[in-house]
Amino acid sequence: MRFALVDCNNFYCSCERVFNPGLMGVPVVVLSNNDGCVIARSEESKKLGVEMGTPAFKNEEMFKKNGIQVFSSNYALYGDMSARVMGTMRTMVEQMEVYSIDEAFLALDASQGIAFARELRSRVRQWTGIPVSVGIGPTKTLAKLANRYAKKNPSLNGVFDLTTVEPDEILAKIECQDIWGVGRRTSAKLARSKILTALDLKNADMALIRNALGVVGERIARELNGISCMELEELPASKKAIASARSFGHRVESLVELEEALATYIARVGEKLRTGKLLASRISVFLETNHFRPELPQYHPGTQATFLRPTNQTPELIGTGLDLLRKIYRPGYQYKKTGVMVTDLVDESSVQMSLFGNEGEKHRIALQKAVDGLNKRLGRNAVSFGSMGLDEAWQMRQERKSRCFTTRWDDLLVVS
DNA sequence: TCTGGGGTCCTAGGACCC
DNA sequence: TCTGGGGTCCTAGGACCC
Repeated sequence: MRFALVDCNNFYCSCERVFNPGLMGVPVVVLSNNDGCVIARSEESKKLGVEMGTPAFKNEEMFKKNGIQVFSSNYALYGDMSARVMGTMRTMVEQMEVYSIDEAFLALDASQGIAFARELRSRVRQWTGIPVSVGIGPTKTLAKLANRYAKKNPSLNGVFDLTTVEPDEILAKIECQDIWGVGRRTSAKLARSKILTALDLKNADMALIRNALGVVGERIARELNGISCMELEELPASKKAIASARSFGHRVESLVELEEALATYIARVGEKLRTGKLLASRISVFLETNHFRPELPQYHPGTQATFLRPTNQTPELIGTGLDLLRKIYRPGYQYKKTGVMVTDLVDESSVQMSLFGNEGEKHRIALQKAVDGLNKRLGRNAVSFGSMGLDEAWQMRQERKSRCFTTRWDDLLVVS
């Protein structure tokens, strides 16, 4: 079996272009939440030297000077476009693993090579408007590398099959940093052993790699040798944790504001739990000051609590979460971020007996259902809990967001 | 003034048990 | 004067991914 890795090109920028063709050929960037960092760049923006992950405020001048079109991230749009891309690919393959919002691994049979990849690419483009690249290899790691190679070499037209060439030549050109699963730390470690390229790692002594990098590193090295160690995972694994955290748009010092923000994030986590039919056994809460301002007093506490009975009811989650917040809150700091994570998740069905054992509980669940229903129909937080507050001065910045072209009736494109 | 968010896996080390 | 060893479970933190 061989793997293909299909990756949407500059995905968020491409999504913005689908409904705004004026952006074609124009440099585009998309910013992270809070309009913080650059997280997607069109080819034109890359050429102009906009670096990935750099803060927006440091780029403002370059944006202006070059007429770069800047967007806040619009996850409703990207999520929906992702579903369209994945749905299109499903029409062409039997087995597929959706790996991230803009990537999927496909299982290919012997007959599916370059020609198949080209057809897939053009179908996705035609049906969704999103350009993709396809890399084919005998392992997931090599498919990833093939994909990267396709992107780096425009003459390949976005498609490359590593199984049809002598791979060592290509591997010799790829730095360890650029291998899937090898980050900054690991590549620095490898460099100390004079392992600099993917070819070096492929040919390295396995025992040495195992020793230095553990099983993760060994797996990568074996995959480079064409030995598949990572299977295609068609079913998404059940979630082990759900989190919600956000930086503030303005500085926050008061407990009241932190409470409102945290309650809002906890309500989101509650919704996600109920959507996934999961219950949380533990909840943890954390606070952070701005670590980019080391001259200010720093404080980043966290704490957690266990529920006697796993729950997904927002009032209970908020009650416990806010208690935790009050425990760790100290006045006198400028807070930058707070967040919540629920862990030790269990399936709703596994504890349903006790849930419905009690009349009051039944009513609370019915109320929660009604609230969820209203919010789904009328928009998020149409009905909310008092602790979430109303003025939301702590809200993140999102000043350059495009419309939700595909998920809100009011935002539909009008053709005149 | 302004620096993202959500998630997984692995490992080391402590607590505890017999 | 002498103070085990082996195993499991849990947690915090590191590293990485997109």
